[in-house]
Amino acid sequence: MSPAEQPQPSRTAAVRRPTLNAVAARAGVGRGTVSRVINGSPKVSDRSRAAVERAIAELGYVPNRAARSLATSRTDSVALVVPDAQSRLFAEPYFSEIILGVSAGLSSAGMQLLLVLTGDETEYGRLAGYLAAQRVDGVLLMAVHAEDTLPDRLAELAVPTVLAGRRGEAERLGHVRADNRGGARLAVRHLLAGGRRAVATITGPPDMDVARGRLDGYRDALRDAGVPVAEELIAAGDFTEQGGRAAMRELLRRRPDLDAVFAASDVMASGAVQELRAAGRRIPGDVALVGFDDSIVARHIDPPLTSVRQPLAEMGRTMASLLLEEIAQRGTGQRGVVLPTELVVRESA
Amino acid sequence: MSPAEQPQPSRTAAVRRPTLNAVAARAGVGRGTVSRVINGSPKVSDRSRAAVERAIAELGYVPNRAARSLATSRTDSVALVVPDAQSRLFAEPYFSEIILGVSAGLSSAGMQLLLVLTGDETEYGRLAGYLAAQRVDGVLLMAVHAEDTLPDRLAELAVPTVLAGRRGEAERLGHVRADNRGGARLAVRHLLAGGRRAVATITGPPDMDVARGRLDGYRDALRDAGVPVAEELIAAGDFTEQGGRAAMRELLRRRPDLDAVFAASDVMASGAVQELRAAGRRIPGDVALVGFDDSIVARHIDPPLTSVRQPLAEMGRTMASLLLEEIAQRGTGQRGVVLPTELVVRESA
DNA sequence: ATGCCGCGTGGGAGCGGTCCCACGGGGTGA
DNA sequence: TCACCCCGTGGGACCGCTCCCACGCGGCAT
Repeated sequence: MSPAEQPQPSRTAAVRRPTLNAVAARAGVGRGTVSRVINGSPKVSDRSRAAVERAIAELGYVPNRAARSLATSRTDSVALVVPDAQSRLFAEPYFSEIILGVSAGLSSAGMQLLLVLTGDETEYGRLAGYLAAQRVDGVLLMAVHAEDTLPDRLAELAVPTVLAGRRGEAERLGHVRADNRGGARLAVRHLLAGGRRAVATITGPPDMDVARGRLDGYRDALRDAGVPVAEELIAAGDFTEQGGRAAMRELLRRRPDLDAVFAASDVMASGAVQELRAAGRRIPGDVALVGFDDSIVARHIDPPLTSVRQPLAEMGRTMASLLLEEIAQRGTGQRGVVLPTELVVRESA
Repeated sequence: MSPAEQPQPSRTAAVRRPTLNAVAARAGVGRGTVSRVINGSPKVSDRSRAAVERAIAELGYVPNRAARSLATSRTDSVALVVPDAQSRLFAEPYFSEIILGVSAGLSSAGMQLLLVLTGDETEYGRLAGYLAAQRVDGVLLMAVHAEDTLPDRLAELAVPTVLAGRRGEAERLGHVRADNRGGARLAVRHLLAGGRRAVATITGPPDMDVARGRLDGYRDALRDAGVPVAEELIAAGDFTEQGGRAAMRELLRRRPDLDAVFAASDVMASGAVQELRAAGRRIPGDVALVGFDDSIVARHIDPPLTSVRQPLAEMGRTMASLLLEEIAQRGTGQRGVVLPTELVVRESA
């Protein structure tokens, strides 16, 4: 045996896995043919295809992703970016369920999911270049703020991007969101149908699109029912429990006669419950309450909270397919997709 | 300009990014030197290093991960595998918080996090080969069942692996877990200190290590206090709300005189609350209750639940560092790490 | 019979890094 | 002065795949 024929010792301790070359040799065909079989090209004779498939099975061959990626300059992976993950926001089932949907939507297309949780600001700033350099095929962006510039930088770098939610009405990038306005309308209509007339609302931060949508829905429902909108029945929260309590206290001060509250999130609703209790109001006897999100707390607070449900997993799946579409052919694909919400009636209203 | 000098049109629409070659040309050095600078080799003169660093900055160069990975047969990425993600279990803050810690622990080492959520069984079965073929540098495995063989197959394939929790006392693989036994002991000791004597427990599935640990802690605390363990005060749940209700009902039937319950999870505790209410018992007046996990429901059920907290984020961080250690030098690294738990006292006990 | 077409095919040339060998030049000791 | 060493360096070979060009061959029209 000449030196050249001796197998080179591998550098790493890892098991040496069969290459496409090995498959070709075993199947008695060329590399090109094996590649064609793997990639499902029709230009392969049945004979060769069978031989290759047998060789693949016998060797337990699986293509090396790095090599393929280097050759094609695709990666078959997308990044899911959650900014600001520290702020235990990430622990909200909101994210998990969307991720679940995303994962389902991607894996059926053979795509990998890269989870990128960014901590501080500066880290987030570096992200655009980083993502482009990693050559992920696309990016899913969660929880973008109105003034966030990352989406635009990604767009400049020609990285296909899909957002969860939009930054504002004029969002140019592809995105998926729930019908917040419609959901809020459902909630308030339900309160009105229950005979309530002084319906207050605790909103989210006014600079967030979801918050505005839910407030608009509140107004819609009142208008539809011919009930005038009273501005003193509207108080701003910030999607936190504390914010919910403060807003509720303020509302009770302004309008002690209120008989219903629509809170733009379950967490704020839970704060409202505490404040209502403290003020001696019974729920739903004195004050009916509806939340938004149908999160886990909705089922567990006392009384169980009527809430608006968003189809989170489906939103994730939709995000995945929008992104795949955009990756396949840039510039195609619908801009924004709105998914319907639904009212889950429990005991609080 | 000869044809050979004309830039080749790039195949994809993406912007062509500078390569290491371009940096070398611009800096007036060889490829090797650039590579050395990037990888922090000391064998580079200050002069060359400065020139290279300038060129890198000017071109905005970022190394191509696929190429590096092909050459080194490392990937600088690890997979986090969550089996069975369908079962909305994944939505538990448990996972999110651990993932948060994992992400923090990895990103500081420049490692990427690949999230792999498996649905059905067959998919899970293919996973070992798949993971080895993707050449992730390591695997983090969540929620392994006692009879799960994936860890062993990964070990055979020489893939560094760290588990969240262990399959049993004899776990050979690296893993991180909370001190379940100690936490349970804290919980039950707290109940005894409150003057309770007929302390029941709702356990998890007996084939799960966490469940056994928490049951052992329950026994420990009673023994420490000289209170005999009564088997009829022990009922098995399955970590679901339904299971908790059923177990609580059974316990009330067996021992109507019980005055305290330690539930091995908050979710089961929440089921127990419902059943206790239905039986007309007040909490904590008639029956004191302690849960486990300090999950979000603990804060929101009525009354707020005293519960045992596990340091989830830290568990994630520890998993990451164990894995990195194992990747750096196989076979080193401690087998199992146990992190302390802590009792969070609220109003239920 | 001869040309032509087109199908299946083999294999060369990259993709962009790392690894390592070989080489030039300045310092050191004999 | 000469041999030796070591340090910094350039660049060839290679990682495993895809892309694409060129080629052989059988079937069809001429």
